[in-house]
Amino acid sequence: MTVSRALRNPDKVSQKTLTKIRAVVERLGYIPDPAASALAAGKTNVIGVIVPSVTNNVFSDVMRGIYEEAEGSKWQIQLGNSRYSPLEEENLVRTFLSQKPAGLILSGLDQSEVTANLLRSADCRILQIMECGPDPYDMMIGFSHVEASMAATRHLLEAGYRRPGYIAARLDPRSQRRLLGFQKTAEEAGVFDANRIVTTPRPSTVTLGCELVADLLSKAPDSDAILCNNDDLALGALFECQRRGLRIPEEFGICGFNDLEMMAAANPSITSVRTFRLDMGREAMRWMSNALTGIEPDKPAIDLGYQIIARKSTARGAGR
Amino acid sequence: MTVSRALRNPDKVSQKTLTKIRAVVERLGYIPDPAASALAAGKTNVIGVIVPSVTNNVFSDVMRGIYEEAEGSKWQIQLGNSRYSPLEEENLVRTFLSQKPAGLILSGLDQSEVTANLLRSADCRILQIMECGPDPYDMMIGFSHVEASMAATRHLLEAGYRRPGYIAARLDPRSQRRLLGFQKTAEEAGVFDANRIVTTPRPSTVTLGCELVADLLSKAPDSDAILCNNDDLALGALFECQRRGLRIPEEFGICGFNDLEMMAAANPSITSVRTFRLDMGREAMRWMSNALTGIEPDKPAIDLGYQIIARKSTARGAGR
DNA sequence: TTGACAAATGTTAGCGCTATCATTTTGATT
DNA sequence: AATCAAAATGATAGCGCTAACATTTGTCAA
Repeated sequence: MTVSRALRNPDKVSQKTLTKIRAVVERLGYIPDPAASALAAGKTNVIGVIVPSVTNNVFSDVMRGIYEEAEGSKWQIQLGNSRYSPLEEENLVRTFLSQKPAGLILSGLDQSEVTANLLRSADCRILQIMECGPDPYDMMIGFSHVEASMAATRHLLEAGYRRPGYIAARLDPRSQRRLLGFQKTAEEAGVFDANRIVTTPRPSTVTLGCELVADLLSKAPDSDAILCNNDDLALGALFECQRRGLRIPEEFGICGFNDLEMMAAANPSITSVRTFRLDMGREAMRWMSNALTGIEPDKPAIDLGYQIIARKSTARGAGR
Repeated sequence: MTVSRALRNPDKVSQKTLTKIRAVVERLGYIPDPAASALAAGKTNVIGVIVPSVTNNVFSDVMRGIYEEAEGSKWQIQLGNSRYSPLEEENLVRTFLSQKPAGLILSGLDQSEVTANLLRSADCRILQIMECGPDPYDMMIGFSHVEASMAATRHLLEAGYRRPGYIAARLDPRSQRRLLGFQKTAEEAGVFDANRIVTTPRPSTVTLGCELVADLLSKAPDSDAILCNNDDLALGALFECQRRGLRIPEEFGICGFNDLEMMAAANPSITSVRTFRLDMGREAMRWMSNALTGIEPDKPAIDLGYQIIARKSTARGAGR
């Protein structure tokens, strides 16, 4: 028992015994059995993380933030991939909860009714990431996708583009909200045209960006800009426009979403909406870890915001 | 006891009892406690996966393959990120082994001596991925990085380039072997020049590709091609060359490594060495799962090979 | 020196499963 | 109906740890 204490609450054990125990632990190479610990204590140090994709850049940045912050702490990350399916998410939540996790981090606001009930009655902390919205189960950290895409659309309008289109691949709930933001702002400015919305259920790639912009230009050849649902598409759009000899930004403006590192390197550099993915992961993990140590946040939700990074691809007229 | 059997070995229980048990399980929403199971059985259904990076496209593709194949099976994936550090890898192996995993999947051939000993005496299956080499601990699946980069270098030479350079970011062991392959082939052809090797310890980005090619062109302005250690760098190189008005492929050839999807979409499209990352992940998981079910592979290692995908960025002279 | 209290350490039971072996049931065969 | 092996089910103990409480040791003031 004293050994158990020495390993988990060193301050409850005298310095003398502590040294002795540590020496023996070292000599024997003793490592506690987490299964036995979980069984006896009725809880684990596992923090479950459920994301819709492990490939998507966006989530891999968030994951990296989470892992970075978890590194060296006692918390073990358990990753689950819901592949954008609410049903798979439900199963994952069920599996994860059976492991008596200390906490659960999951994406977005759009859980199935069953999942929502599981979460509400769950005996662990819940943290929603990626989005901000009303009624968190527990804690929430993200930003407003609608507002971000509204700002991006305004940016295109302010740059002088008058016939903007929108391209998007696989429409998860967040993508839909971004599309909504575009539509709203375009309508308010009286420049909305449904023909300039091109979407597909296929997953997003650079090649798909080429195809979608080609589609757009055949359906609405007079389009003079696009807001892309993400940066892969934006890069594809750039390549396709270049192949067609469209001058960017003079004849055609391009704006991406997320501001991946490559947007600054592109030629011309591509305007994008910066989102704070790494920070979101780090902050999520830090927050969770605090909550589990008894340090409650003063508010249940954090909005990390966004930032329009204007670059050459929308610098119409201007020299830069 | 019969319930335990019904859930793990349904064929050892009569049809009648099985139906009865399943009905009750369903009604109660019973889910077995994995911790108790692990403690009693002395083993788990966890397969530990240790990769050097969770962000890098290469590993995220492999991870996706692994997850896809694990989906729906009884195997639980536990991911660890060694961040390219042999020491962190050692700690992760230790932590993972304390969980009594069914198997361990890890990257490459270059473990520390301590790690190697841990693995050799480990009571679980071991699978090395990403590379092929001698003396697997247990099983191995990957390809030869040296041969792949030799083939890429030959491709550049056959396309008529005579002063090829090499750029690389963070030199993990696999990158080093690729550099070695380049050097060897270039030397054999009598075109090797150490001034045309530009490397940096910084992690790879598209922007870094721009910088490295700029470096190369200032150190050895007469270079007429580069082999890039990966596709991020290749894309950056393309952008930088375009900014400098270098005509690709006529004046300068570019070859990447991995053949990320965007290489085909680029303008001009970029030659790259295709590697089978998704298949590697899938095959790894399938192989591991077979081995754990008693189906032994007939050979301890699989070489998945590579493929030179020749595109416009090295099509000197030719129309395409 | 004594008592009072806190700090440190120890005792006991049990977390929810599964390995092992014992027992009962089933079904085929004489 | 009796016999026997195989199939199915059951009883028991214990995996390695921790919660809860009990006991011992140490510290300080009166």
